[in-house]
Amino acid sequence: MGALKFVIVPRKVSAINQVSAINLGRVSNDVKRPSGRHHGDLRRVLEEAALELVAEGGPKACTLAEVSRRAGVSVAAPYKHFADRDSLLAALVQKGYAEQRDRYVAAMKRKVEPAEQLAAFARAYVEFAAEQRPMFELTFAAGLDKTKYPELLNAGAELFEVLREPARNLRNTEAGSRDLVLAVAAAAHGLAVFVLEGVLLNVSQAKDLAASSARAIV
Amino acid sequence: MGALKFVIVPRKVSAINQVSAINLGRVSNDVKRPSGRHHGDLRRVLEEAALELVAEGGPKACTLAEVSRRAGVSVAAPYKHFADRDSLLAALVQKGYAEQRDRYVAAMKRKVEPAEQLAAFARAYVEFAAEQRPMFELTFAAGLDKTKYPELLNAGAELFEVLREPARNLRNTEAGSRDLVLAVAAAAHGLAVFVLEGVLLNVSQAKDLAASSARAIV
DNA sequence: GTCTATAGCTGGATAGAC
DNA sequence: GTCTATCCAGCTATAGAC
Repeated sequence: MGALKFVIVPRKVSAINQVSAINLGRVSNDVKRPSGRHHGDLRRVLEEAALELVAEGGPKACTLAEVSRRAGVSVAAPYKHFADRDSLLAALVQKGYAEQRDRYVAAMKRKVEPAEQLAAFARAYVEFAAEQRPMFELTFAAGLDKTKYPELLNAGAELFEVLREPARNLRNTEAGSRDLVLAVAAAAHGLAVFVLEGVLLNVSQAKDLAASSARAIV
Repeated sequence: MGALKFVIVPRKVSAINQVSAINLGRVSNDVKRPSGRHHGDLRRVLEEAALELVAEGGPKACTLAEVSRRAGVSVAAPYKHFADRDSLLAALVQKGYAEQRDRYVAAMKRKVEPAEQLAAFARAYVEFAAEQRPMFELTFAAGLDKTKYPELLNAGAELFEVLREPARNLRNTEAGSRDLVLAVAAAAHGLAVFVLEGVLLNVSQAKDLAASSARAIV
């Protein structure tokens, strides 16, 4: 009829936390610490290894076991830093959101006209996908259940809000500005996907297209 | 720490299936062939089961083992019909492409002006994603290496060509019409993704947005 | 904080009988 | 064409030592 199975349902979510804001600044000194020394930095090392794996074989190739191997630690070690595999991915995605936000804010700051700000965002979006491919894949194609990680939903919403300001200057109604943001972001997203899928081979061309689509939609 | 939860894990097979008779042309006579009878229709039954699984848990939940269980056959049976798991998925994706083509051609046929044809396509694209979600997910988020399945590349290119005609009527150059197709398709794709991700909740609204984006880009 | 060791499971794929 | 039986590989997660 059936079998009884015991399942641990993690209750505390907090383990995911703390991803805060350290994007670049790789510690590129060699990772090879053959055995058990705690470098204290393992969390970051794990994140980097995970990103590498995504880069090489997509999200599904990013297993905790392989991440551990790459990091040169045992398969048990990651569990001191992440509740489980998905939590590791979620942490990465959150970092990705933070970096995206920074990029978009910076890109828009260089323009004054709202329409040009949105065009700059569209450019930056495609650029992010191209330059940070694994991050992008992780964010949109890792099959991660984002509803389980409220921080991610928040980060996504925050991203949306960044675009809301220029949009409000271009539309009278709330619904109008919301639709504008959605349409521009969707166009940029679609082109980004095309670039990653190989449909569009030339990145700068894709960026141009994104910008002109954004202007057209405005 | 966590909570213990008891879960009934159905071990025996067949109780699960029963779900057939879904799409078109179903053989709705009872699927209950408890043992070894070759209905000859297994290939289709497997495809349907696979699609169901994608619908329930995304591409990664679609394993050959589970597909076999659903279909009420042994895990070895599928190998007479598909070389391996990816081949099954690829077959589904190809069916999906064919259906998409039909839909887009039909949608565009109802319009005469090229711009309206592209808008109709954009609508139909979002509609397809919403109505045939598992197909759409399979096509764009199954992590399938399409370069291993030339039929898929062809089918994708064919889809592209369908849009090329109206685009040529709107742009003078080859590059121009190609970019137009890409931009319109990208906008539609982005909105479709937003719908599936839950960012955009209202499908008909998404379709409207897709159509107006398409018109704007034109 | 990290290791070793291991339990437990699931899936892919094959061989050989019918 | 399908089954049974089986093998193997790989991953997740935990326990307990240091």
